[in-house]
Amino acid sequence: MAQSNNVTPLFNDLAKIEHDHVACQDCSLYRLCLPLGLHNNDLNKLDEIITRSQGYKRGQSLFSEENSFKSLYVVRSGSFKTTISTSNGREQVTGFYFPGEFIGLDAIHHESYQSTAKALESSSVCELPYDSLQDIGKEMPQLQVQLLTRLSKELAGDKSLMLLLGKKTSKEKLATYLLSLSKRFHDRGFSATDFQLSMSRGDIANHLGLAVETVSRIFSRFQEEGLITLDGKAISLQDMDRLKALCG
Amino acid sequence: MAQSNNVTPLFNDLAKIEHDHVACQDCSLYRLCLPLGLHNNDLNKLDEIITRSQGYKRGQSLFSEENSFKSLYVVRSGSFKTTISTSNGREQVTGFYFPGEFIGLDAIHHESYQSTAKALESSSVCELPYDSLQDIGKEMPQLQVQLLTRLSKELAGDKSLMLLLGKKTSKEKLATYLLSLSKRFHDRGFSATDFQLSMSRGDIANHLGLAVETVSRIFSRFQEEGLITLDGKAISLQDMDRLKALCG
DNA sequence: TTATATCCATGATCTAGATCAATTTGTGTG
DNA sequence: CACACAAATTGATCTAGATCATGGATATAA
Repeated sequence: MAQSNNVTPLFNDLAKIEHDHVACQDCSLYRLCLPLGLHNNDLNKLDEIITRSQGYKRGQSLFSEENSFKSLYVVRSGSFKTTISTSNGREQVTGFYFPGEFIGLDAIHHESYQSTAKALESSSVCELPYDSLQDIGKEMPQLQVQLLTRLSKELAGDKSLMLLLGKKTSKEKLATYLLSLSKRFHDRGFSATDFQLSMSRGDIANHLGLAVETVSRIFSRFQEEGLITLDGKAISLQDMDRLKALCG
Repeated sequence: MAQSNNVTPLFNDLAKIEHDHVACQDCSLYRLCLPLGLHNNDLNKLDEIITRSQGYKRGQSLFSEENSFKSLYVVRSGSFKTTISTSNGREQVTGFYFPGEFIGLDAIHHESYQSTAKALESSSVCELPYDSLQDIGKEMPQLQVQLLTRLSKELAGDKSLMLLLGKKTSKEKLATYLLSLSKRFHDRGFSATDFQLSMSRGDIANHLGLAVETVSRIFSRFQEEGLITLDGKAISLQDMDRLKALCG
């Protein structure tokens, strides 16, 4: 795959490769995305209800907490973060989302978005109006199964994150996080060891329940120990085995 | 509702009220459970695939991490906890489950259970073999929608728990936890202020990312401040408003 | 009933990571 | 390109909550 040669890939490269209105069957994300297992007619029907968005700039919101729920979104290019807040304004980054991943699944039940989703870089999404999705889902059990499976995957990820937040030390948190990113980049055809951190140190810290300063210090420590090299947002994992051992 | 008069309800009281093989349409959990919105034939089909378990004793496992995934479970009476572990044996309580709530939703994607589920008291469940559920789901879109909605609800709950674990102080954690229990008891027709904690202090502490000692101390502090009264496992919320204000 | 184990409460001490403070580096904008 | 502002690093200090230690209360079993 061409992208593998690119040492510092950004997910929005994908946006340039794809044309704006590429159909699901021609999309490079096909095998990571919802349509997996759908064929011909079904795929066409799905295509019809999807709106492919114009781009979102860094910091722009896809939706905000309390907005009424209308659509699920799949990241097409770039990346997003979701956050929720306490009543007195403290914020928690609940997730980062990369191409092929769903945003808004936790809104289905409450019928309003439970979080705010913001682009971390220039990004685009596919919008799936939930009503339409249900309509066509009635005659496409496979689509429902896919949705269910996606939800289940996110749920499992969140449980792991609970373990991380509740029981891991700061070093273990960082190591776990880096390896999780690594896996997701690899799944998308990019290098598992060399990639760009599209989120700020602050976002990482917040997501892992740490202070920014702690993240900075541990990144420095990891570099001293030869585990990673870091140049601004570009990171390179130098010793995956020792990183794995550090996850706890 | 009769239960409301009982000042110290235990969810396994429900088990005594219900007969062992009560059908979904006659089950007191109906409106909290999966069948909501299903009728007649559909309900009967669902009934047919459900296995109603014999009881589980305190500490007994429903399934363990890594077991291959076969069924979803709905708590019929009593309560359960789920836990996941780091490779070096540290454990995190990822959730508590009360009557009408689903256990095992995070296993669908991985096709193996991602956690261990243990009974906290004498309990029983309805077992829903996932394959059968998918079979009948093909002709019952409403069933799929229900499942999806359930998953979404748990997802939203887990996101809130991330906020709790990542950003709240120990007092805020406890207050939030007590009010969450209160709501769930209330939804089940029990008192919102007086109930039994079926889980140990250790389980609570673990779930909230605290030490047992901290939980003990804060319970004592809350009593001194007239927020709650506590007698062993029996708790009474004396000042819901101040508790709410304490959630952060 | 007593034995034995587990759970719970409370005090004393310690520490991982937060907070505060000062620099440096990076970045968008006129 | 230089200004202004946000992000990141590094060091010094502080503190919320963990850990350690002890004694009392509860539960389970023979």
